[in-house]
Amino acid sequence: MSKKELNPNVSVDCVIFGFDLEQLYVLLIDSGSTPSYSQARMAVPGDLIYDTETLDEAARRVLKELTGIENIYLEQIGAFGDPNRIGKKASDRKWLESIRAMPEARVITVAYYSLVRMPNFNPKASSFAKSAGWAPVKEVHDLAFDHYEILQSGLEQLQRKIKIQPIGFNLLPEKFTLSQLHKLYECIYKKELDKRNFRRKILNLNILTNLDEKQIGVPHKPSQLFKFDEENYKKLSKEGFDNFGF
Amino acid sequence: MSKKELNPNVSVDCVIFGFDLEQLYVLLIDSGSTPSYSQARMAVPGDLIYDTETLDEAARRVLKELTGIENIYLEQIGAFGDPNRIGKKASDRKWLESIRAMPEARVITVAYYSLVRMPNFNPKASSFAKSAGWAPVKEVHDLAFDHYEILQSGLEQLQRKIKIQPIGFNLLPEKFTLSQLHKLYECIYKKELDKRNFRRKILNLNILTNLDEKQIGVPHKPSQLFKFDEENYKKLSKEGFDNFGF
DNA sequence: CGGCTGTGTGTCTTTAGAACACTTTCAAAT
DNA sequence: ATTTGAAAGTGTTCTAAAGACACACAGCCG
Repeated sequence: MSKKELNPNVSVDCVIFGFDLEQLYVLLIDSGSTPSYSQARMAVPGDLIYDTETLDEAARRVLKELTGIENIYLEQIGAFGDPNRIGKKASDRKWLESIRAMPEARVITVAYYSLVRMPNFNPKASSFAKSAGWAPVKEVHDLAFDHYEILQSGLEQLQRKIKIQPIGFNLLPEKFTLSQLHKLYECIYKKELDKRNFRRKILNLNILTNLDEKQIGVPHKPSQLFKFDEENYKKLSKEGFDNFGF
Repeated sequence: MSKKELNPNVSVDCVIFGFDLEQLYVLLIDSGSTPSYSQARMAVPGDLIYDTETLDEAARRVLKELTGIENIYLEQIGAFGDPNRIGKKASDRKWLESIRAMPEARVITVAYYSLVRMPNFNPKASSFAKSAGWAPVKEVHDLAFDHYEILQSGLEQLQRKIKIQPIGFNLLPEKFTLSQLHKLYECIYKKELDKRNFRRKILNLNILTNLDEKQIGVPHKPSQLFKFDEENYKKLSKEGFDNFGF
């Protein structure tokens, strides 16, 4: 294997989802590709890969540089390889010429999505980005390069996956209420779900432990707090629940 | 974009499934990577990509060169990028050195699976392979490089997908019996499915047209022949059926 | 004409999904 | 102290689909 150097043809891009108990966010960086600020110059973080690392490692590296977090939930979305994927928009092309040694090089990217506990960190400016920040997913309508398409694919895959594996907990604090979990599913599916049916279903999975603790200081009836049950969670993570449809 | 040349870092590999009304097959080529014949030198067909084509186009090119067929069902599995993925096994490594200008180059591959009507063609020897042929999926236990892993991922994705989209017809002749369709699902899921329940479910989807034709020359009660109903098929292909669980 | 082989059909039971409204608990305001 | 606002928590009914299950039929072959 060659020495540690960037592979000019392959990058990874990471769609990082977060949840603040109100709505779903995606972490975007300012690529600086257009002179005036607009969504079209925001992008999901990514980087060329090193020839010595696996794709998963490259994605974790990007995540760590940007967020400082390791051991994050990570899953591949797929490869995006339109030859013009990063030079379709005039704004992107101009920007590329200004920063890349080989602006014409064909880069295919392998996209990932990951789920993080938003309050656990503040994204830092990094080698990739002048600035980074959370944007509500439902307010994102355009991104640089093909990143909007990548975001949509990531969201679709998350929707599919969360139906069959209990991965939503990666977006919640350790102790959470059923309403918060409920809200999370509603945000991911962009539609309302019946409260009572949701609670029945999720409790029947036996992956939640009632902590016999209540919220404090809330101006309404305080909710029970739950954590997820490590053992059953792992078992179900492996097997997948056969069908947890919404 | 650069001129038409092979990108030494990115390849596509195609898991091509076929069905002979008895069992599920995968098309393998003899990579010639070991001196004596064994499963470990069989591989799924693939090639480096050209810088001018999309990943899908590259996959279709490989399929066409090998099978002569265009307009084939094709779907991406994902990217495989272990830095040692093609040099892990001693046999593979030796072989690489013998055929590649840059045997040490790091190649990531984007895997696809496709579904074809087996009888429609004979795979031809091609630039990729001395020989090519169908192997029953259940008898494949090892392949060159990481291709066994790719095959398994492809099969899993097919299982997931066929549950929510009527893609199985790509593996069947135009006119087929319900038993043949039934058998196909059993092969893909590697388990028995109740005949009556299967028939009820599939007929309720309204994607089959009864041709009012019967099998001839079979030594038993001849079966009704069906084709799939283009209109409803297309509608369901687009929407997906929400849940066609087995 | 009898035997073999795969086709084709219906019912019952069980499980899961969908729809739906009122009471409870706490904090904050008056 | 009492009221008010806000979200928590809780069951039943109806409907749809899943799963289990057994026997008669049609054609070919000898």
